[in-house]
Amino acid sequence: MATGDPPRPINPSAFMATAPPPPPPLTPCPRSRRRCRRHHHNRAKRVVSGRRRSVPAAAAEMGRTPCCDSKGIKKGPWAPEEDKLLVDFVQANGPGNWRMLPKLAGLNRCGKSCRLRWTNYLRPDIKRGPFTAEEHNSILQLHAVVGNKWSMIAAQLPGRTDNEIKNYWNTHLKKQLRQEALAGADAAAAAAQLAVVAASPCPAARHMAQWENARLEAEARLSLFSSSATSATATASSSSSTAAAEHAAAAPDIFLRLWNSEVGASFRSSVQGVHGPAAGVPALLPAAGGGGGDDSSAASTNGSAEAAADDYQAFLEMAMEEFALLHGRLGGGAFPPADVLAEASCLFTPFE
DNA sequence: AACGATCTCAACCGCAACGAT
DNA sequence: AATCGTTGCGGTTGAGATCGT
Repeated sequence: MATGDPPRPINPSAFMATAPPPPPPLTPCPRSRRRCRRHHHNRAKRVVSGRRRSVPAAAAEMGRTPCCDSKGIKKGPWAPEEDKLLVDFVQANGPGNWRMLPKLAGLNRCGKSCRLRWTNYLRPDIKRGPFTAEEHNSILQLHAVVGNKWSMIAAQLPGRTDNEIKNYWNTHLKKQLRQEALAGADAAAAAAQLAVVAASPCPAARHMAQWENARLEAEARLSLFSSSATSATATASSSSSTAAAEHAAAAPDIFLRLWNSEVGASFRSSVQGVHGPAAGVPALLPAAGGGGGDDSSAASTNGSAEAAADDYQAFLEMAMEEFALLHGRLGGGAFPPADVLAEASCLFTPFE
């Protein structure tokens, strides 16, 4: 897990702070047939004995007690009856106090599991169905800026959960980007090498491989921006949606325009001063190759990091305006504030 | 039809941040 | 300041569905 996470910008409880939610989407979802087969109305097919059958040995070795350690606490897929109990309780009392909720609601689950179930599935404002081209592009852009901050990205996509976006990224976008990266022979060779390193028993080596993978993704991402506009335009046009086409086509341009702007250039130079040159890839974020595996200069970069924070803030402000215009709504916290960069020493020094 | 490979995504885990005491 | 309990986040897992042969 990444250390030095920014202060949590999202409070899921805010969704429900005052009014009880409307009934949850317990009806068959509008997804494809395949996805609907997985929906809870068919869940009876699934084994309810729990996904994790193995004892959490690592936790035991570390002397920590897993949150669901108690015997008799149910794990695994949720039954419709459990969903109903949880929904009824949250509707009546609002979310929160997850620790006590299972007992109060009569659920044989741990609070953590209840919170997750509510946040990712039962919450009334969950938007289901495939990701739209607009969402697709938004995820690409936001990931390019904030990295694997799924909750931050989710905050900009109403109705989408961080888990869903994370899954979408890992199953669709990551693969797409990787294919782009592997298009070149050099990238393929690098990936093969990384695969070996990634399997290394040495944690440091694996860590380095992860960073390098992120860098490759960033490279692919930048090249994808230039191509996705064309494909997105074609897709949108085929559905006779000119506005959507323009929107989809404009999105990457906005990012690239920002990136290539004076503010972006200033930011890049500052960050590169902190990171050192990153093999032709702008080292904007940790997930985009921050640190590049070399933290040799990290100890003396406090001043540079502050300068980078200022430029970063300017870049973000400009980006925020552009995104607000793009999405037709103002406000929101799409990006980490500059003071988050105060924690960026850990981003710039991933191997400390 | 049968079987293995691959894909999808709900759910789990450990950890860190945060607030209360 | 230190400790403890709770909550939220990101990474990972694995059951079930689908695809390919």
